[in-house]
Amino acid sequence: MPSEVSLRVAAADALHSGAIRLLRLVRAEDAQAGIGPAQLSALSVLVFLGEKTVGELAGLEQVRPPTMSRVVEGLVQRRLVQRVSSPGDRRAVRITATPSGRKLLLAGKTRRVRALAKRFERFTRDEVETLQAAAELMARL
Amino acid sequence: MPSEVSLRVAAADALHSGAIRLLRLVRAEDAQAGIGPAQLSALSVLVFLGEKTVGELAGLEQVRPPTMSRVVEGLVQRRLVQRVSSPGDRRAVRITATPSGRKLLLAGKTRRVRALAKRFERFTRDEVETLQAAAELMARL
DNA sequence: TCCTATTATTTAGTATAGCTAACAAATAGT
DNA sequence: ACTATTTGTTAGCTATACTAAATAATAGGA
Repeated sequence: MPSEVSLRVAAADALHSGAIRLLRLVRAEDAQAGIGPAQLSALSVLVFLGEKTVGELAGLEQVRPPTMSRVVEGLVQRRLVQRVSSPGDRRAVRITATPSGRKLLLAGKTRRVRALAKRFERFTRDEVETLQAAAELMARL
Repeated sequence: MPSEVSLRVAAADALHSGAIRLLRLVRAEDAQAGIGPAQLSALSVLVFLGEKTVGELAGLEQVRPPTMSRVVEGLVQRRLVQRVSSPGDRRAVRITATPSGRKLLLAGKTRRVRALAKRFERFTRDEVETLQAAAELMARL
C-alpha cells in the first residue's frame, strides 16, 4: 500500500504535467489578443480582482516593481487601463481597467475557455465531472 | 438538468483557472534554475522527448524558428545542449541535452513537484486521488 | 545535368518582459 | 523638523518574441 506521501508526489507530478499541457493548448488563442502575456495577465488581475497599485500587481504577478511599472505603461498607452491617484497617499498609483480593457480581456478568456471546452468533447460526462471536482480542489491551492 | 455543453464549459473555465493558479505557485521555484523560462521549457522537451531539430522544437514550443534558434544558442553557450549535424540532411541541426543540461532540468522539476506535493498536504487521500484521476485525463488532451 | 523551388536555419532589427541599481517623491516616526 | 521607510519610476542590461531577409542544402523537373 503506497504511502500518503508517494501518492501526493505522484499526483503533483502528473497534475504539473497536465497543467503545462492544458495551458500550452490554450496559449495559441492569445495571439489574437494583440498584447503580450505579461500585459494580458496583469489586465486579468485588474478585471477579476479590481483596482490595484503597481506594487500589489507586482506581488501578485511575481515580478519586481520596475517590471510591473513598464507593463502598466504599455497598458496605459493602449488605453486598456488608467492610472488614478490614490486618495490619502500621493505616492501610490491605483490602476483600473478601462471598459475597452475589460472587453479585450473577457473576449480573450472566452476564446480560451471555448477552445478548451471543445477539447473536452472527447470525455464522458463522468470524466468531465472528475475534472470539475479537481478544478475546485485546485482553487484551494 | 444542465446540458453536456454547459458542464464542459464550466469545467473548462474552472480547470483553466486552476491550471494558472497551480503553475503560478510552482513558478517561484524556477528562479533557482539560473536560466529563463524559454530555455527551461525547450530543455525539458529535449530531456523528456529526446533530440529534436530547431524546427521541431519551435513547433512544440509554439514559437517561430528564429526565436528557437536564439533560445538554443543560449543553451549551447551554457553547455546545457549540443548541436549535432543531422546525418543525411546537412541543413538540419539536431539538438541534444548534455549531461549537465539533464541534471539541471531534473533538479528543477524535482523542486517544482516537491513544492506542489507539499501544498497537497491540505488534501485528504480521496481528494488526492481525484487530482490524480484528473491529471490522467488531462494527459489525453 | 542544370535550373528552380522548397526546406532548414540563421542574421538583423524591433518590441515586450524580466532583472538590479539608483533616484525622486511622499509618508511615517521619532 | 529630521530621518528612515515606502512607492514608483528611470536607466541599462539580458532574454524572449516577432517579421523580413539571407544562407545553405535538398528535391524535382526540363
